[in-house]
Amino acid sequence: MKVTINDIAKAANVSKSTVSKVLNDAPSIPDSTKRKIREIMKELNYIPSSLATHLAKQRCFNIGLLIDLSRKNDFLNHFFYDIIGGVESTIGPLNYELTISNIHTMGQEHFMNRLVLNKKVDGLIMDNSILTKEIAAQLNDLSFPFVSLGEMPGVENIHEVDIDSRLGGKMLTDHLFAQGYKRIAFIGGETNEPIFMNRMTGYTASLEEHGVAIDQRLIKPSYVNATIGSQLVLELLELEEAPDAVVCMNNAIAFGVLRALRERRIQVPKEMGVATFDNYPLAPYTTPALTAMHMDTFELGVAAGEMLMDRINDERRSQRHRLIVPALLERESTKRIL
Amino acid sequence: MKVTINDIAKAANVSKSTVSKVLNDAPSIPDSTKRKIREIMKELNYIPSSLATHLAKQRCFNIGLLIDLSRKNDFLNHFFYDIIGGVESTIGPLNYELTISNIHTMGQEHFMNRLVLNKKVDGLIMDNSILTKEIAAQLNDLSFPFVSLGEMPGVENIHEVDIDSRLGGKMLTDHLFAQGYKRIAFIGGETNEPIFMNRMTGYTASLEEHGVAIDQRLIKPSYVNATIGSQLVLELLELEEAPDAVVCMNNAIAFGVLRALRERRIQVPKEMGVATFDNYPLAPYTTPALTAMHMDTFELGVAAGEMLMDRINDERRSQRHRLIVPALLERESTKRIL
DNA sequence: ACAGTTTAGGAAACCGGTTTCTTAAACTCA
DNA sequence: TGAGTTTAAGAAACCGGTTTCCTAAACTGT
Repeated sequence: MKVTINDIAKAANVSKSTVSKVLNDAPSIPDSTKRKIREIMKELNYIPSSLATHLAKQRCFNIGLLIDLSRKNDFLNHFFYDIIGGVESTIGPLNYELTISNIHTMGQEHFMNRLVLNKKVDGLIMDNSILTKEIAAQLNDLSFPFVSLGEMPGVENIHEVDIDSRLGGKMLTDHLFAQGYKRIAFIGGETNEPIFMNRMTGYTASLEEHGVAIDQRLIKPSYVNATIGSQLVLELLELEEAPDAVVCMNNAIAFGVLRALRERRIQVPKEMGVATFDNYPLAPYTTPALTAMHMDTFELGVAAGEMLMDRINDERRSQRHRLIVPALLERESTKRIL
Repeated sequence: MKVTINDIAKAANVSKSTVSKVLNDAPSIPDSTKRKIREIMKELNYIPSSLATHLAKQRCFNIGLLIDLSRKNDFLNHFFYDIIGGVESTIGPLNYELTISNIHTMGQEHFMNRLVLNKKVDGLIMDNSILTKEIAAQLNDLSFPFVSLGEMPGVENIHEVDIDSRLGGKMLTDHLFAQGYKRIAFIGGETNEPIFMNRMTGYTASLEEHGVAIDQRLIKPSYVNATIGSQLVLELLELEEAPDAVVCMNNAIAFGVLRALRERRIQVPKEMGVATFDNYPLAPYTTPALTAMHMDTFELGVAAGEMLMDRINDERRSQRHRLIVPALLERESTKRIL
């Protein structure tokens, strides 16, 4: 049968309190006793039941990651998977498990009951597309630890991690200027999404810094996929003053851009520079290989995990905001200078 | 303070047994009583503690997905994320949560203690790259429910789901023959991986069925990435009897192949047909768009989740093997016939 | 009206740990 | 050596549900 703490207590001729204290490495138990009891645990193949521990400690050593698994854009799968990996890599070694929940199957209202109030997780990492001001307030009222994936502008009293999109936009555009491009466009992204606004703000900041006026005709927000990327770059080529470089909102857009330019026999990077946000696994394998701003989603997951664990263990000391610095991966598609 | 079952019992003037029976919708409680007690629960905002339920029921309503999150090949992220989505979509509605564990942080030996023996999950879905004969035997000894993601040939007494790779290989090759290609090569995949062997077996089965002798020079196993894809297709072009079509082990290989062919000015699909396993989100956006055998990893996750839940609920009745049928997505890269 | 059967609901043990409080024994030091 | 302190470990309550067994009341049918 299953070995319980009582069996160990009997075998060791001590009380279960003592055994429990050994399990928790309590200082009041001398090393000699600890050794002896641990010996017996090993002999009897004792494994404490986490079910019982959870109830007694009122903690389940699970942290939840609440995302929208049913998104239509599978292009993002890659990045969410990286986030999962990042979170797991920080909490796993601390003996916490990672519970993935889908806001879609939960329903906006029920996740509160199912995950938070009945204690199925000790803390929550939530995508900012799900988190609202109201939910944040509720969680704070319960002093339930949570971290937002992505900034929540205008929401008070929140722990959040993000990748510095603004900085990314700035660096990417700066890089194009450094390569000698003069007239730089920005393609893709939906205006209601903060991530677009931030990336775009970085782009405009760079233009300003280089004394270039912002030309709205060069900014082409849109839903993001390759077909649209192709279409939008063709529209840009129609302008009387066509751009000589484009910043793409993501790799799907960039693929479309490269394809359209190839069909038009416009040489990249010579006649047109192409730079993109995100570094999809295929980005190095396009022709020419795409210069990409690597938004490290694995590190984002790591940061979220760390922040949440800090918050769970010591609310006061924990950091509240953290921005991951993106990295420029310079490849062929912007190599105008040789 | 937190409302417990005792508070409800007191408020309703019944015993906690009765309240518990209401929670579990026991038939011995008349509807009138149920209604009355549920009313009170609602008023007091009672949410049962899952921590307590878990201990009492000896079940945690968590199922584990054990994979290798630290794989080096990020090309696979996409598919693993889909599997996660598939599993979640079946178990979520049944009020089970999904715990993702990384075999890498667990260690091969410790996952047994940490996940199985101490009851952190009620069942396990494991990638077949992790599962061994020995582990399967151990789990079976404990009669612990588990399902293998991917077939485990030669292992007795196992529940397994897979995508029919052999059938996929057959269908893809048949399709190329149907389009009028005569000499078909197979590029990529490592010979020690069952998935390669199965896909390749489907390919050879098609050749045989079409009365075409198998030419080992046309089978190019290898590590899979775009660079290698380019390289291998160029090697094939060197043959005195070069192939007129290639089956690619995955999209990365196919990208490399398309790139090399473009550089060599070999027209696809006219001079060379290109078909690939897997349907990466960018596959429709290559030039020409890639014909792909869609190996539906979301459905694989669904199947695994269903099988595991069946096994947890009724060991005897549950199915033991299930193969997902792949789907051909016919696009430009094999469209020789107009 | 009475024996036999349902029905509704309660008492208490249980799941397997943790924690608080207490105490006897051992240890300190003047 | 004796009062004061520290140390080691146990008893019992606790975490919050579930389950088994039992009983009193109500309901059958003759």
